[in-house]
Amino acid sequence: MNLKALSEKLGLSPTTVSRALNGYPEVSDATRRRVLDAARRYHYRPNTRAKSLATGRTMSIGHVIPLSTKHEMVNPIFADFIAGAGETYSRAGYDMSLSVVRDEDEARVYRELAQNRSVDGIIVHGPRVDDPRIGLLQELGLPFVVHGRASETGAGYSWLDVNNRRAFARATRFLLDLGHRRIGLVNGIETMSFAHRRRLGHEDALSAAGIGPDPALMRAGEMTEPYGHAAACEMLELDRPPTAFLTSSFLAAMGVRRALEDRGLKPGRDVSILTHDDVLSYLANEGDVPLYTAVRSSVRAAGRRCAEMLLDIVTDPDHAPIQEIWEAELVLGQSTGPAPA
Amino acid sequence: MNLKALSEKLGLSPTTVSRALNGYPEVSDATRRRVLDAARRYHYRPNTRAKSLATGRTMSIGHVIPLSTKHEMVNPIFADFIAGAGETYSRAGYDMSLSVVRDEDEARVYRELAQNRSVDGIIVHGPRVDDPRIGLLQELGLPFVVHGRASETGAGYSWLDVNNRRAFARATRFLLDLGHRRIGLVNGIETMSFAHRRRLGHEDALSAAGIGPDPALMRAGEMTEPYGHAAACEMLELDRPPTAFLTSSFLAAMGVRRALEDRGLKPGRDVSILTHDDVLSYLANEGDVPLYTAVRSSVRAAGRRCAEMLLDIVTDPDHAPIQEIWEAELVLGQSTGPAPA
DNA sequence: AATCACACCCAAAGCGCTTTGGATATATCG
DNA sequence: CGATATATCCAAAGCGCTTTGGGTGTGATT
Repeated sequence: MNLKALSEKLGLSPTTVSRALNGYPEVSDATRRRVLDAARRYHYRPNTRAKSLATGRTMSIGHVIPLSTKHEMVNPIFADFIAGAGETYSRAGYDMSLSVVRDEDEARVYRELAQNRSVDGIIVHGPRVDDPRIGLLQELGLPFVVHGRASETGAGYSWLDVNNRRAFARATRFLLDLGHRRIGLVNGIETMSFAHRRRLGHEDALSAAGIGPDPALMRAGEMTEPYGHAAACEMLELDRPPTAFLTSSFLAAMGVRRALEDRGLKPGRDVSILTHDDVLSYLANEGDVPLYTAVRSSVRAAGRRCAEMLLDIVTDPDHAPIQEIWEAELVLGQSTGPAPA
Repeated sequence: MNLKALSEKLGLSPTTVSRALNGYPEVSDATRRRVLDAARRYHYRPNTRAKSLATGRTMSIGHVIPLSTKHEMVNPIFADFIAGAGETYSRAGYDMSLSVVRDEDEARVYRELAQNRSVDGIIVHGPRVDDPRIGLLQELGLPFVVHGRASETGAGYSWLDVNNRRAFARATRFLLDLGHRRIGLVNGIETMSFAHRRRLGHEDALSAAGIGPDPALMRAGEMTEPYGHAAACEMLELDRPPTAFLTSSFLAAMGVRRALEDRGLKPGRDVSILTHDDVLSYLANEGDVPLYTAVRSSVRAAGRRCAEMLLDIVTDPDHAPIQEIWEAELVLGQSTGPAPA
């Protein structure tokens, strides 16, 4: 059942039927009702490809996922982000198109998407420090929103970021206030913008307290449970081990916890753990008193909002760049306590 | 730069250029080379929408993700599956189209996809016992592959499943052999086909050993860490607590471990844990001796394979249904040991 | 020299939709 | 009543590609 068939059934021209369906004013209310009725009765669905060929708009948003050997983008954080963005898209009638591409193909794919407008806009995931993708996309004129930020100022393009620097400064400050002086930082890969900022925040708070950064107490790596475990194990072997850990992800925090328990140390009493919590749906940190003290910001909510921002920009091409920075909340859980004497 | 422009530059008709690019034989080698050359030089990329409108093929595969309030499909397992499937798609030049849809819209979305062929085929995620989607898709004539199985026989459609029943029977048998008689089952939601089968496998092994199933030792729920923790806590409060746990996911196993550690119990010595392991990239169960004893099957590999199967079916419409069942391997880790006397 | 078979190329239709630029009928107005 | 709006509809072109159904020129065959 296509437009032509439907219009024949109605004894109208395709033009009129198209206008009736798309809410143009040049059609009487009576006919419009008749058309809408028939469309429903015959289960008419416009062919999206034909529609987008004619209009130039595709009603679909691209997410390009680098398939790196070095770095795993398809991670749990990504999944929750997608879920959030997907909600927004489906409400607005948009589709989501995922391309998993090897690093070396990434630029090519962007150019391709831009050249024949396969998508109306794209979301940039996992920005690195001074990420080249931003410049490329600006040059290509393809609307985009970055989840995170690539540069310090983040001027000239749209992004939504958590105030990672402030969050980690606050977290560190909180641990310092509890008397901790040796804090192990278990960070993400620091070429990633978010991890870089977290590192800076951590050092901000340390230096404000007159403490110099200690490389022995800092790790950067893929944020997995085994990584958290390994990092904590190493640091706990030091002559003067940390009395607290600050981790960049929930999974890493779980690894740290395991390292403590290996040694019969109790989190929150013997050693404190403070983690960033992305509020992943299947890693809830809830309960009367949450398990972990955490700086918290929902990545799913971020997905929803990024998608909204992008749709705004896509529907209004001269929309000014939208930039949003979210403050993480610091929630108290069971995993922190005063530094042991 | 489109076909027409390119053909003008070459002084050829669009027909010939199209044929040259798509490898038809009706064009001389010399012209073909000339065309391919020019295409590269001018960065010509055929417009996918126009192409698919003309051919009827879209070069894209749909993944429909139910956005349920009850059940969270966008979970870590899903992310890894997507990563695997995405690899296959990108190699074959296909795109992946994700639709996050509310439960009540699911059938509508399938009908829509089928009616105007927005995708060449789809992957069905998270089949439930006697899942109505199978029948619907068969009726719609849209090629599809199920990750899992909906019915016992699984006849008449394509699927790739882990032998969940056998895996859990083996796992249970293994625990029984170690002397465990009270085994806590921490399963997924049992309306899901995979969880249902795992339950059956568990009971197979129990009854083979002359042990009746004990409802007090069985839980079914969303496979999260807190769920694993809560389930284990409850069971450990029983008068005769289990000496071993069999869990359906790595995250749940981590919750169980935490419950043990809360009580000062050591996994593998005081209480055993055996889990299903999907070999998620960020939850590696590796090392000289893995942390957990597990029945293991990579969901990422499954994603790759499902995508391959679907592409086979899509490219050859009269392809017979492909059905594959994978045996999980049972790997020994540190989390199991003989039942305490 | 006429015939045939190829190899090579092209014009034009068609995929399903939107949109431009009228056409026609009805209502409004001086 | 004729002129002018206004409301309602339509024919046809166009989006960028593929594909059908020829057409033309060359060399081989008779």
